[in-house]
This record gives sequence, structure tokens and C-alpha cells, in this order.
Amino acid sequence: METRHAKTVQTAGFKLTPPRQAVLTALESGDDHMTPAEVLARAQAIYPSLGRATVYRTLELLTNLGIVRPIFLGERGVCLTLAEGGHHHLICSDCGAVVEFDECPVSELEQELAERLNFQIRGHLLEFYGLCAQCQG
Amino acid sequence: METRHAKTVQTAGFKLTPPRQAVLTALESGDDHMTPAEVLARAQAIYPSLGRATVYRTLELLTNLGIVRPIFLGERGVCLTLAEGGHHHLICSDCGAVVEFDECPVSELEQELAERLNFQIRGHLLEFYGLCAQCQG
DNA sequence: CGATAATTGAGACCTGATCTCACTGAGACG
DNA sequence: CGTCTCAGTGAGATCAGGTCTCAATTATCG
Ligand SMILES: [Mn+2]
Ligand SMILES: [Mn+2]
Ligand SMILES: [Zn+2]
Ligand SMILES: [Zn+2]
Repeated sequence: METRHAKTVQTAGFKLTPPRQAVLTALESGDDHMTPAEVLARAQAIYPSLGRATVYRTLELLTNLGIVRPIFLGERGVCLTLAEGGHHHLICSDCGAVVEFDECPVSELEQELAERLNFQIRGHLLEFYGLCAQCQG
Repeated sequence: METRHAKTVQTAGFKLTPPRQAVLTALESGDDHMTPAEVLARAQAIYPSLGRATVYRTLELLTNLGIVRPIFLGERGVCLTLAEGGHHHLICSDCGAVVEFDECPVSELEQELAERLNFQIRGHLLEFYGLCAQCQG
């Protein structure tokens, strides 16, 4: 019950077990683009007997609850992020370089879509892809 | 040399072979969110002896050339799209529903980032995620 | 405290993706 | 022409993440 999202798990009717707490802590304290393997490693550091299947099950649960969100970073494959907020990436299709940026022209649209389509929006991903300076040919 | 992107392959110094043409045609004529398996099936319909490995190799080549772009649609996994242009999705974290929308508040920012960071931008992906009307609890 | 149903870890299993390797065929060159 | 070279290819072996199964455990509630 100490991690930021523990209560969401409980009020949704799921048990707040040590394995789940370990996964939550791993996600909340770690880098924001962790692969499942990295989440597993981090969470096992907290709770050593943790099994791989449990991590995948927990990630699916947290995704369904809207706490976590899988995104796909070309080179790294699927990574996990906390759902809240935005991600803004510029990605080179050739070498895979990822640049993050801060500008976000999206919030008014978010508002409007949420109302029009009756969606409860938690976060977003804005990615531009193309060729970085080095890879332009 | 008949498909829309054939020339790009050639001018980059790669051979425009029948297997590659088949993959290009599959991509250009098919749905815009095809899994690798669907691309394989479609391309094999055009060129039956086509092997799986060749499809993956070609998709990687086309990705590096900036023609094609893998994106990750939660439920469906990785899908391939033509890189040019934008994708705008609203995705339910719980049931996986994907709604497409048309508004795009992104082009001015695209321009600015391209100049500032010296990127040649080909396309973008804007995804909102949250809970659809049915899945809000 | 039990009762009960959810949750778990180990390991078998599956499946998509990658690698290996012998082969092909389109040019380059004499 | 003949021959060399080398990018490209398909078949199939292999690999690696991810999923499933199942018996054991445990959070939660009355
Ligand atoms: Mn990010
Ligand atoms: Mn789309
Ligand atoms: Zn690059
Ligand atoms: Zn939904």
C-alpha cells in the first residue's frame, strides 16, 4: 500500500501481494522505458523468488487497470511506461536513435476527443520518425 | 519499378528483385496495419516461393530506408505501416479497442523539430490511451 | 481462527523471429 | 561468349520471449 498505484489495484478488487508490490516498485522507481526483462530483474532484486510468469501477469493486470502502458521503441522492442502523461520521441528509422522532446501540442485535442468519444484518457505517445542527421543519404 | 517505392530501393543501391517487389506490392496494396505474418501471406500470394526470412529481411531494409515503419498496436502486436503520413489512434488499455481519428495538431511542431534537430521527418504516430466508455469502472 | 478463491513459481511448451548455409542469377570483365 | 563475384534467396535449424499448466501458497473475509 506504499507505492503510488497500490490503491488502484486494491479498489479494483485485486489482492495487493508482495510480488505485485515488487513489480509496482520496480516500475515506479526505475527508468521510464524498461523492457519486461528489465522489470523482472529489478523486481527480483526486491523480491527474489518472483517468477517470470507473475511479472507478465502483473504487467497485463496493470495495463488493464490503466496504470502502465506498453510502447514499442523500435530497437529495444516493447517497453513499459507509466501510463500517466505523455511521451514525445523522435526516432531514426535507420540507426534507431531516440531523441526525446518536450513540446506537446496535444492537450486541447485530448480534451476534445475525450468528450466526443467518451474516453477517459490517461496518457499519450507522440512519435515522429524519419532519418537523423547522420543517416540522411 | 512499378510500385510506389521501388525507385527508392534502387537508388539506395539495392537490387529490385521479384521477392522485394512482392513485399512492396503487398504493403502498398494491403491494409495499413498488417502484421508480418499478413505481409508474408499477401506477398506469397503474389510470389509463391517467397520465404519467410526474405520477408523479414525486406521489411528491415524498407524500414532502414524509411519506407516502412513498425508500430505496436497492443492487441495485434507489431504491425507495419507505410512511413509517410500520420497515424492517429485512441486505444483502450483494457479491451484493446482502437479508434482512429483525423485531427492532427502536429505539423507545425514537426516543421520546427525537423529544423532544430536536423531530422528528415517522414511520418508520425499520435496515440492516446485510456479507457473506453465500456471499460470505465 | 478456518474457509475459499485468488495468486503464485517452476518448468514445459509454443510461436514468431533470426541464423546458417548451400544455391541462384544478375552483372562486370576479359 | 565464358567465368568471376557477390548480393540475394529459400529451407530448415535454432533461439528467445512469452504463455500455459498445475500443484502449492496465501490474502482476505466472516
Ligand atoms: Mn519517453
Ligand atoms: Mn492508423
Ligand atoms: Zn540515424
Ligand atoms: Zn475498452
